Amino acid sequence: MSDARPSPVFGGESLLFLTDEQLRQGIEAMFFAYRGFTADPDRILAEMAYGRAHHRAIHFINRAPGTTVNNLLAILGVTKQSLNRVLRTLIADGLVESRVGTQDKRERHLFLTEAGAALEAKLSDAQRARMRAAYKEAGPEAVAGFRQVLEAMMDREMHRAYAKLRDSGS
Amino acid sequence: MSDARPSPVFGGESLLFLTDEQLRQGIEAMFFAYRGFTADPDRILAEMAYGRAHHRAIHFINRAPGTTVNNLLAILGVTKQSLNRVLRTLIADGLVESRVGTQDKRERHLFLTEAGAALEAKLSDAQRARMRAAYKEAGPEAVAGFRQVLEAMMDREMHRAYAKLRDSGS
DNA sequence: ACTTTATGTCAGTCTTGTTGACATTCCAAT
DNA sequence: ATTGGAATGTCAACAAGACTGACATAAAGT
Repeated sequence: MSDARPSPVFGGESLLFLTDEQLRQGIEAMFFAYRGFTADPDRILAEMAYGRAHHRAIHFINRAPGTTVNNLLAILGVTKQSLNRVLRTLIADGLVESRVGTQDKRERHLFLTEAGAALEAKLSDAQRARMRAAYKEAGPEAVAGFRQVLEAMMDREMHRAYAKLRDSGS
Repeated sequence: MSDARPSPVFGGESLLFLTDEQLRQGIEAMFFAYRGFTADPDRILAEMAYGRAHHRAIHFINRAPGTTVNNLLAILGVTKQSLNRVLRTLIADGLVESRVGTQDKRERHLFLTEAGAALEAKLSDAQRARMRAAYKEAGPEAVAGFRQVLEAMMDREMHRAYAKLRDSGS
């Protein structure tokens, strides 16, 4: 199964053979790039007592203000218990506000406070700067290809969650 | 800093404006895609008592047989203590062999056993299948762009480590 | 009214990252 | 030749953030 037999790919005008070696290079590139992708926010988060989990929560609360815990769970793909620990500290530190639902009192609606929004901006700015630099270096056509491959790499459910976010956000 | 002011990017024949919204979409795509990227190996690893850390170690030992612990450290970007715990279990389970260096007896050279190579193949096959499918769906031009953006996103040191691996491996 | 379902919280465990302390080996300077 | 420092790897203890299980509360269905 792991031999060097190439798999043909038809696309555009050219014929591409995907060797295991080429695929492995893609895999390793993904690994190293993701580290770069998270490096800048991680540095900022380490200064305060936060981690990547806090960043993710803050990001998506900013993206969809008033979202519920359950909603966030579906997007983040972790257990509610795991998310809860993170939210508890963010609420205790005054970065996130949790409002009991008016229609359904079981639900908690989540919002960033001013301090929370400030941290979100700081983290996003750092991450966007890296992204912008990479986009600039690679050029717009490469960016289009980048996005195509990423979307093809997601799970179906993720793709749905992502499309939902994309539609709601733009 | 987080307003909607677009940043112009010149590349190819077209002029692209990168809004914060577009960059955020790229960031979220990266997040969701990485989950997809690791999902299949994670499932396999969960069946045995292993995690992603074991996968990474096995991957790079397979990639560069006879590499030292220190070498692996530089690539993986974790502390030697953290790697050591993972290696200890892999050695105890007979997936990895550790040979004391002949020239420098402080060094341990790492190799996969047959069982280790079998697991590596199983994990790699799963991950390559996902990658191959994504590449197929996106097409060869998209793949080239994908790789360009990923390489621009890495840290300089990572890029060096990656280039070294790439050269040695192909 | 009673049961079932949904949402969120609390407690405990596991993986995997961290730092600190240490043994061994090598190398360089005396 | 010896000694002191640097490099390599191991052991132990701790922290972050995943997980499962048990539970409280609120809503919905019978």
